[in-house]
Amino acid sequence: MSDSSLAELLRSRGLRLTAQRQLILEAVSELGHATPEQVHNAVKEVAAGVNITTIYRTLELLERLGLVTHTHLSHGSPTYHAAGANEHVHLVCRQCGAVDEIDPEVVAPLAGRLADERGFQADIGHMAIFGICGDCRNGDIS
Amino acid sequence: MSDSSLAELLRSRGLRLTAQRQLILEAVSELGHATPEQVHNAVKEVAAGVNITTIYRTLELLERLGLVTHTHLSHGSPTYHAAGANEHVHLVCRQCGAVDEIDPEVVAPLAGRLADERGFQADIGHMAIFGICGDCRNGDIS
DNA sequence: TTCGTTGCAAACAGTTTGCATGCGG
DNA sequence: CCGCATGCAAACTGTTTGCAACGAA
Repeated sequence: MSDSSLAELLRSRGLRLTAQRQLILEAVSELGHATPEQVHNAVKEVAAGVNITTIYRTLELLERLGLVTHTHLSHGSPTYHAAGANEHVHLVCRQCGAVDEIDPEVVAPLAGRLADERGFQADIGHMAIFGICGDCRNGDIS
Repeated sequence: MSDSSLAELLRSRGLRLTAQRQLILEAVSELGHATPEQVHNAVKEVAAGVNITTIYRTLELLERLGLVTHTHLSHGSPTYHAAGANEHVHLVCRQCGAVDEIDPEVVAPLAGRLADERGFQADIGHMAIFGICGDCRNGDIS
């Protein structure tokens, strides 16, 4: 997402392009999965005055615009990541906290079955699967 | 879980059987998926003086004992349900908020594949799949 | 100049902790 | 009795809201 296309998207809805919005979108893209607080910290390194409130409001806005999505990985804050490009499913280890990503193709059969049998349209990009990762099962981390 | 086996399990760890613990376990079993606040409300109908703090502490205890588990369905509070008996996967509608349950057999192929390919042991009972339910897709609820 | 956007502070919801009292064993 | 469990209040974390000042178009 270039600045100019962000500007265009915003302006088409009567919204404005601001430095904060550019920085927040950029931070989300770079960080991968980031909580609002992590985004805040990243943005503050470039522009110290940005308030956490603006992070929340902007993440919500960017999500409405379809530029970012959020996922709930374990407890606490949601994590945001740039939308579009690489949809993926999260594997969250409850022991070491590691977050792995898998190709959505792996869950496509499940999604298809839910749609056929239940009429339920699964949001693959939002899905998190909890469990114990290979490393923890092997005792590499304890 | 009978009172006597709960008592036994507690005593074997040097813990005590109290009215609150019995009531909270009972409430979780009856409610299905319940937030700490919902458990609190249910317990209060029988014993008005029980404090929300005790709900939190007891749910944590019961989870350590393996009697209940919790799941994160959408935003906000976690929901607790009795462990063991009926493990199930949750389908959460992001539009109307409905929570449906599906048989874990539906996700067994996925779990098997994750175990084989990644060594990841998925915790099926903890899994929630987000999306849009059949009713909302048909416009029955808007 | 206009009106969307931001920062600040306060309000809020959910959860946790410290401490004195209470009660199970 | 001893010591775990509870209730109460206060602290805390994460998030939202009201409002005046700011700034993009």
